[in-house]
Amino acid sequence: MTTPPTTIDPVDTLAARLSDAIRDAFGIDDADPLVGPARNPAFGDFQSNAAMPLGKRLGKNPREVAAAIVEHADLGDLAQPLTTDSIAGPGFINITLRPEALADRLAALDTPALGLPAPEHPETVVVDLCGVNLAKQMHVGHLRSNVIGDAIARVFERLGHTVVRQNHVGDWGLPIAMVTHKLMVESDAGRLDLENLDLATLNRLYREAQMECAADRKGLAAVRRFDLGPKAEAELEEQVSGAEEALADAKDTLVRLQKHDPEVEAVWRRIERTTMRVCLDVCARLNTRVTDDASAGESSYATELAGIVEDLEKRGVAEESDGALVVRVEGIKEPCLIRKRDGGFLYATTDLAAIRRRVQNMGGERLVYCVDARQGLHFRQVFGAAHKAGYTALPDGTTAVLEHAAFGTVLGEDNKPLKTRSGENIKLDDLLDEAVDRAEAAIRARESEHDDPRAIAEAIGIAAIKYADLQTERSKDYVFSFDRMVSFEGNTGPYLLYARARLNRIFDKAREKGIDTEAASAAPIRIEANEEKALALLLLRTPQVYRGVADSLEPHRLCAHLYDLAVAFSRFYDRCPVLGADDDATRASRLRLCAITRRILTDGLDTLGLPLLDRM
RNA sequence: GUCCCGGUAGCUCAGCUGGAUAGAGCAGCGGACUUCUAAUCCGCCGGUCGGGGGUUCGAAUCCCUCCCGGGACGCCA
Repeated sequence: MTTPPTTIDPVDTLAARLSDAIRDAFGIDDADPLVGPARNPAFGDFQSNAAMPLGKRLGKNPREVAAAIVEHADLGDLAQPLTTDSIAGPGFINITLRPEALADRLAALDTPALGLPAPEHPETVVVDLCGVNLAKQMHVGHLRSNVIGDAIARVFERLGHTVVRQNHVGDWGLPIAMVTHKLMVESDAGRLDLENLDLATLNRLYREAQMECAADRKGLAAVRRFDLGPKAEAELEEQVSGAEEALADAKDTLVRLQKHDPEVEAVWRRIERTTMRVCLDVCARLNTRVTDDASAGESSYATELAGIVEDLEKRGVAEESDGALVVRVEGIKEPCLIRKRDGGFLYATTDLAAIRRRVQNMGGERLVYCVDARQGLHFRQVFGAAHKAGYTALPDGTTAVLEHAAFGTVLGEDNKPLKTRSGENIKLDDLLDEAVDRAEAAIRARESEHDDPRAIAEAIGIAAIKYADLQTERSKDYVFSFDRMVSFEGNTGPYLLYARARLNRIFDKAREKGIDTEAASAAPIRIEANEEKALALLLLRTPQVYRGVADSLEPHRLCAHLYDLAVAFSRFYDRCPVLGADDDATRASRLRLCAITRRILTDGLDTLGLPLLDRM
């Protein structure tokens, strides 16, 4: 990613100065100055750990190395001059910023871009997220793909890159044909009104169709083997023959669908519209930016598959194996199957087509797949195959970067995948409803006055669920707990919203008192109290945090940063009166500090995709 | 069987390219609301970083090995 380095983060400047010092002292210009925030405020504001590895490399005592670095370092007016007293332990170099420098950096951060100017060369990033299936209600499995994928997309947008969201809809193949056929049967029998389809009905018929097409051959074999009686055998024979019939019907329907048979396609289209309408509503409720035109069904690739397979076969990228066509990928034992023995294509084939479109038509330079971790092998195969096929080649000769932003499973409190008591998937809407209900109960228990408690509860409940999902490391499973996320205490979404609401309140009160907040927005910043300093140092780290999230595709880093920020602000709020400050200059400085904090916090919450609340 | 991901405080989780005394939240105990919202703040309690070896001045972090848990492994998507 080509984001210009910031001149705001003191780490960058300190690193450059210490690199100079290392070069001057030792003639080495490739040593990492290893500058970072101080481990402990008692040591200072920043520290460099460069002396230890350098000492090893040069065969010298690290403290002597540190002494030489300190001697050659010129930190100018940024920090207190380094002396031998700056060296601690085995060779840590402790650095303390000058208060004026801290204020200057904050002022530099206080621009519309908040330290993240648009990149000179924006890249195009395609983010695969959501991934709904026709005729199926969204469940917890879709939660993470939406929430994390959207947050990743927003981070790239925030950094000024071009983002294309892609909701890869499962709208094709035999399962869809099964339910389509089932719908036609039900409709013909007068048990279903196609004019008034709803997703719950569709979902039920989908499951029924699955059941009807699943032949219990194992059961039949078992009955015969253990001679469980003619009645049991007859029942299973009937089940198996019925299933075979249903399956044959579904296959026939699939063929008709692929040929654009008007009757079949009309029913399929109804399924599609019904599903997508609900899906996009849920996304809107979740505050994730998934829209109709960001959705591309597997069906949209259907006509490309034969060509792709033929192309790969002709060029020798793919080879035959047991009657199937596969692409062997270096480093992976299992080959990527792209054509079945019966000539049918697989989802890997569709994914290859999607990669080709995303790179070659959409100009994607970086493709991010926010999909369940269990698809890990699949994506390694498909990515490998796509590279081998040359589908990731960009016009400028570079290669698109393909990444699987894998996420873990949502577990219940029993540490098993989250399900209802009866073992079914929990509908996403139901999950959100419960969070919102709990939020509303909490609001009412608090007896504070609100114009619209339900609207506030909606935002708090959504924020609670989303933050809980984003907060932990993406690739790991996490335990879902309403009690924890909706207790609204500690490290939760509502805590962050609350910090922002308090900031808003300060400005509301200021206006009531006739205080000129406009003037304060340009007031000199004076960092005096420890709480002010801690807050200021955190604010300056923000741009680097965004870059780290973009590099790692880990939104939980932004969560952690915003939480740290909210904690630092809460401490400041507790101990540093703003409107009641001792003098006008302090008040103006603190108001400005609040203004910057509010903007950073608002920006961060928005980038995570959390709903905002002005008051709560 | 092969491969992938995990194992950190009673619970849920952080811990950035190896760095100073391993950090939060919740739960428990004790404090702080005449002053900008107490959904807050402060203090206390709590850990053989799964076990064992190794590399290193230094290991939760890197290497080896074992144990435990989850997941994925050719014609479903």
